[in-house]
Amino acid sequence: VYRDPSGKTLADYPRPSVAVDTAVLTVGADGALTVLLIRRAGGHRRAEWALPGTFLHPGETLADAVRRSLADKAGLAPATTPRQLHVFDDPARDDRGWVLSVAHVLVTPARSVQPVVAARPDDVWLRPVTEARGLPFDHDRIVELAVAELRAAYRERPDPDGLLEEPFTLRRLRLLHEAVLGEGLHPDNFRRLVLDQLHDTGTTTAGTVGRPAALYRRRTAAAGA
Amino acid sequence: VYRDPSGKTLADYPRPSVAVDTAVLTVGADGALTVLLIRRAGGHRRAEWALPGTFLHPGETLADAVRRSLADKAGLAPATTPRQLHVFDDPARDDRGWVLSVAHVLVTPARSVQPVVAARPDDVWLRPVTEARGLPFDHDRIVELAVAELRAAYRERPDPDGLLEEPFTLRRLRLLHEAVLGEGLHPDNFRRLVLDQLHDTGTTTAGTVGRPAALYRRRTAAAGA
DNA sequence: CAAATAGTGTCTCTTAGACAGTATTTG
DNA sequence: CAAATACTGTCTAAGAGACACTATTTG
Repeated sequence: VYRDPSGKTLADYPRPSVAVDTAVLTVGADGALTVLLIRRAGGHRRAEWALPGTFLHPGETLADAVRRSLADKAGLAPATTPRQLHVFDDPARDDRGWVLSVAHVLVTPARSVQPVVAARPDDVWLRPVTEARGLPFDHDRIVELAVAELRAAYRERPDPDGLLEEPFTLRRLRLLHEAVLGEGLHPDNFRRLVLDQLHDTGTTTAGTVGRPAALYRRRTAAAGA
Repeated sequence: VYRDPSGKTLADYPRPSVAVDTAVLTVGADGALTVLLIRRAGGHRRAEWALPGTFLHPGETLADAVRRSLADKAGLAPATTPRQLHVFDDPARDDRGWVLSVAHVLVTPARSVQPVVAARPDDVWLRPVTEARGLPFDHDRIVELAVAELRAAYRERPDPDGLLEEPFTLRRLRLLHEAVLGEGLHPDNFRRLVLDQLHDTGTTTAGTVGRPAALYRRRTAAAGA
């Protein structure tokens, strides 16, 4: 049996509960950056809505716990991977006991969230991030961190989280980035900045008003002709 | 007593051990970016040296655990605050049991580390980060993350972690940044980039070869005249 | 004065940002 | 043709990077 310098074994150390809390972000058809909230189990408290979370189970990774919490609490089976944001470790942050929380962000297309909200309108709520305030625990802060993470990613690359269905026009891509960043972008400059990071399908839109637009896909790793 | 949707209380959940592991980074007088290693307690294993770490104690924050581990294992009492990097969560990553590790980076001046190494040369080792490979667990990866974090911070601001004793010349500041970034910087451009982020003391060096250099301090929050 | 270090002027190249134009569709 | 959308040319301002020069010290 392993013993540390003070002679203790692993079992001698009291252990915290470890939770995950996740800000699920998406961009609605109206161009608003929204976060998914769920009705809290203990509805007698003042704060009714919170980010989905759960306790980590044995043999499970944090990412698996995030996916399980979303499946259980919102019926959501996202295709994308959660990213870690921060560990909240104040020993007194949860009055139920000693609980560490690993905050995550998960970005997923509106089309994967909307059926879920339609199916459980009383338990699941999509709120614009600007209006999702006053959440319990550290959840306000988690939303802030999640939004900052998302914006940093979208400033780097075109639609890194695959929010847009392929193929897409530059116009749709730009409207998405405007929604994520919360600011307008010049169509001409935006085009030049992202064009060499996209794959031109050679096809165009048809039947719409205005000149047909070229259709693009995300750049896969060295996709040959 | 709180019960979750499946009727379980907090005590019904098995809990992982939570550890912290820390890459203590510093820049030596020779301009090498180094990481602090300690001799592992279980020296019968193949990997002899590792990053300092410990298990989180009840009522303690992660940052406190980091400081305690450095005090216990290296006699180090750093003035700076550790920053979180990543949670390593593979359930099988430690054969002693279920252990999560929260990786940290802590940046501290060489003058605070050198006496420690001199006092315990058999237990504490300062290694250039380029040579600190083959460490146990996820420690190689932690060093990588720590270096990336440090470099990102030093690309943003002049000496954000206070590695330099004040006041300092632009030359010393530039040599520090070159050591951290691992690349040469143009003296003239570097000067222009950082000058408005420094506070001019109005004093200069004396007694050195060459023209005396102005002495600067880090910019404190709105330090008036 | 030579060597060494500190600091300034300025040129070039790239990039972000802005504006004005041309191109191609629907109705 | 008007309206709408797609796309291009080009100007400007700011910044990164590079080079050459001037300034002030020691020995």
